[in-house]
Amino acid sequence: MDVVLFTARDGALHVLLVATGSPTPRDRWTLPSGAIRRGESIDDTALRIARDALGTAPTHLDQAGMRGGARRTAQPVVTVAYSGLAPVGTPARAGAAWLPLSEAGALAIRDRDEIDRSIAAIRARIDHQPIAFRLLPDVFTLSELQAVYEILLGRPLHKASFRRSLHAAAIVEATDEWRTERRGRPAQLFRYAPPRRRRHRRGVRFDLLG
Amino acid sequence: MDVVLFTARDGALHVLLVATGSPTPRDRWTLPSGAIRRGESIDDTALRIARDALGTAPTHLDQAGMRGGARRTAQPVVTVAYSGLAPVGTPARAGAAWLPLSEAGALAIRDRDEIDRSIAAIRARIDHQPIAFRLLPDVFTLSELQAVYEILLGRPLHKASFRRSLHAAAIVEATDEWRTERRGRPAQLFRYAPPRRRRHRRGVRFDLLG
DNA sequence: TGACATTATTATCTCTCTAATACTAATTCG
DNA sequence: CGAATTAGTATTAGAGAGATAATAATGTCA
Repeated sequence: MDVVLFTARDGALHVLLVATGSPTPRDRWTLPSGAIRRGESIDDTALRIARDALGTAPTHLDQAGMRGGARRTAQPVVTVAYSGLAPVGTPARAGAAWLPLSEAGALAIRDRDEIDRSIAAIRARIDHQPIAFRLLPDVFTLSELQAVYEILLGRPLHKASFRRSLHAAAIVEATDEWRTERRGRPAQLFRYAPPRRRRHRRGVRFDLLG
Repeated sequence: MDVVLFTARDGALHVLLVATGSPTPRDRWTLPSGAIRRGESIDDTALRIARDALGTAPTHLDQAGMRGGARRTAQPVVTVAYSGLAPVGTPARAGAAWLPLSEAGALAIRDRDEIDRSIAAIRARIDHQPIAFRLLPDVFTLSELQAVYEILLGRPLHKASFRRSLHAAAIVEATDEWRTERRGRPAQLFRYAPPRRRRHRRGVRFDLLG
């Protein structure tokens, strides 16, 4: 089992890798992985591997896909991949490191494929699960939230439209705190408020096919 | 490995089951399943099981999830689930049968869970993959297409809006054939035309969260 | 201190998209 | 022929999205 953990840093997605001590450069850093132990569900296994590599529990963890079979000589083996998230600012445990996705070319092909598939799985779920909020601490500013969405989607978003639809869906609740960064007006802090009921009346989106 | 195959019939989704000959009623019909053979990828295995149960190849086949582990005494065993689609009117092979989802309560709990997860996986992909077209024959009327979408989504759709966005996305091409059912005006037949490029400019959908 | 840069937040307008309603078109049934 | 039935289109009012700009609150620096 492999676990692909993402976080957001410096305006880009990063993935967690662990050092192996292997002499070949391409295998020096790999995705956290491990085998299923007795008495453990596969969800348990993924959580254990993620905890070991991260030092703390991820804020999101989900199946991303599986590969396997096709070995002519030995018993077929399947590998399941989980993908997870850690909030902005989560440090990597000693022996692990956050690698920006732009530098994933230095990894083994197997790991790169796994990462690509995990990103695709996360992007596919971004509208249906609170992915972006799992990449943020408990309270956050709306600019931070928008930045995370822009990282995940890989495209800029319109600020006014972003906030309008955010408030229309009533998916964040304001706290009475403000945070001031280096410059500019302080931003109000918000908290994720899971929606009570969702409107379902909407047409079909054919433009996403293909 | 289990394979969950769906088709549309009589205005409802149906799932393919195979007879086992078991004396217990709850196990008399189960999902098609089998083991991974040597030299076979897991995609190959799923396709083989689907073919054996259906008599023909499904028009769609994809990973749906994985369960397993949690056995204290023996080696952990994992079960891989695939979900697939067959066009309207596809007959079941001898020894297999299409069961409407409303009657899935008669199945084993394990199979019911598998089916529920497969439906969720299909509904999650309906906007991103041409699921509905895989449930139809090569040519179809727009009313048939809309009926399939309504079955998949479980809610009625607005006819004019459905056709407007369909034509705006240029995702179907008209043939020069018409088909007349029992009553009413004949309907023009259409064919699925995979989209060339998709526009991506759109805001974020917060109303789907939860 | 005061002008200016920087960031946050809101307002207004326009354009597009959506859905409700109603309409026209073509066929079968009696 | 006329009613019923199914296919497809037109019109229109409302909601949503993006551009632009206005307002607000802070830090920076001369």
